[in-house]
Amino acid sequence: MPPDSRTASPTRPMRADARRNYDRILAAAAEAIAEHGAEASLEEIARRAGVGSATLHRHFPSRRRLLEAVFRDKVEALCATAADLAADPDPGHALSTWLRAVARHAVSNRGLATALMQGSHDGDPTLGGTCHSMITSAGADLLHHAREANAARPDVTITDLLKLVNAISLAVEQEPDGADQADRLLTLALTGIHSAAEPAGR
Amino acid sequence: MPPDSRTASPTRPMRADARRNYDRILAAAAEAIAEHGAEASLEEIARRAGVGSATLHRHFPSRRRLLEAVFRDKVEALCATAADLAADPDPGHALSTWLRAVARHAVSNRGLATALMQGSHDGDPTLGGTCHSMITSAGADLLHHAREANAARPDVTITDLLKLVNAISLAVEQEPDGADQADRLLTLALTGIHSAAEPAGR
DNA sequence: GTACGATATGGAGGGCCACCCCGTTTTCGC
DNA sequence: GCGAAAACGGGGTGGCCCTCCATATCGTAC
Repeated sequence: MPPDSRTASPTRPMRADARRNYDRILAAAAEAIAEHGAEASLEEIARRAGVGSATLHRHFPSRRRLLEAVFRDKVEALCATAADLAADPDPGHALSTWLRAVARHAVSNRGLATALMQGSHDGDPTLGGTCHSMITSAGADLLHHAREANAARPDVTITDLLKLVNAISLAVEQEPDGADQADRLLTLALTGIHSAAEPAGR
Repeated sequence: MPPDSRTASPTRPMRADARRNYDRILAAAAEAIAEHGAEASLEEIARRAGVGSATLHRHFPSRRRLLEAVFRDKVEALCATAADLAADPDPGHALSTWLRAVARHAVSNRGLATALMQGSHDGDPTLGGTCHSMITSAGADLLHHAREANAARPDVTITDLLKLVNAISLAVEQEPDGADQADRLLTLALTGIHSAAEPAGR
């Protein structure tokens, strides 16, 4: 969330020092999360950023908000990819390509899967532009097209699919060959146990 | 791990007080984990058991060991189920039935999925009878039969399948309708996105 | 350029936790 | 019973998350 120009309310722009600290914290958080995952110590992030822990908590009242901010641009990129793929003549292929892209991002950015998973079901109902909701609506479109083309069974929801992708990503996040494993598991999940060797995705 | 009669080494039997405390801790842990999941506070477990926290740490040097002990019997039950199903005339059906059973247990016993996931890849290489290895070898047999009957693609491993099941279970563990969701997601994963409505599992 | 109100800061402290040290208590073989 | 060996647990250390509030900094109006 770009700290100035908030949703609708005409908040006055941030003071220069606040802005500076905000950015420093974000950078430090990105580093720390890359190293230690979504559970990285908030105190250490504050330490790295050279600010007091209170400052961190003022800018990001919950770990969730921090994750959201850290991964906002990655999520936007994924949404853009979805928009591109929406024009693909093979909607089934587009959908599975996109899900694969989500998985790839999630395993190479520790913490992303966690950020994508966290719906707004826990307090704090004032979140409209969460990673979760952004990615969900981006994917809903692709699924919609796939369904029309009979490339996805009608009872499956985008929430199901993303839950699957994120669950897989989380599970392999700390394995050394995470990317490979995620890809193989996702393939498995998309095409089923039985099909022999066919790339059934297209 | 039944605290006396350890693997091969002729450890002398536990002292009565140690045994008593061991059992109390196990009972308290089962309660606490059921309430708060795999991350339940060890101090609170000790408190509930009426022992000092040092005693807990002496009996269970890591959270992992505690989880293993708490869920040992559930895991054994799942292994027994696998053994029964190995005789099923339809090995593909047997495999998917078993995986479903694993998922069902995992969602109704908070923390089980976590216990099943933890391989021995983190230090402590002295673990032969972990939940992870027990369940893996139980499932390997089922998968083997399924493969021979051409009911599973040859490139999928039991590790893949269990990772999938546990990832799903973990992901839905805190949702209110976890059992339903796990089942729907597992079905999805086993049969693939595309198949229309057929119960492709058999 | 200065003064002043609004805004932002961070050190200190509280509550919780995992884990360990070591003096004390309990058990068990004799 | 007795004494050595085994087990115990209070309390300490250090980490974590989060909040309070006295202080420092910023932006602006003059």
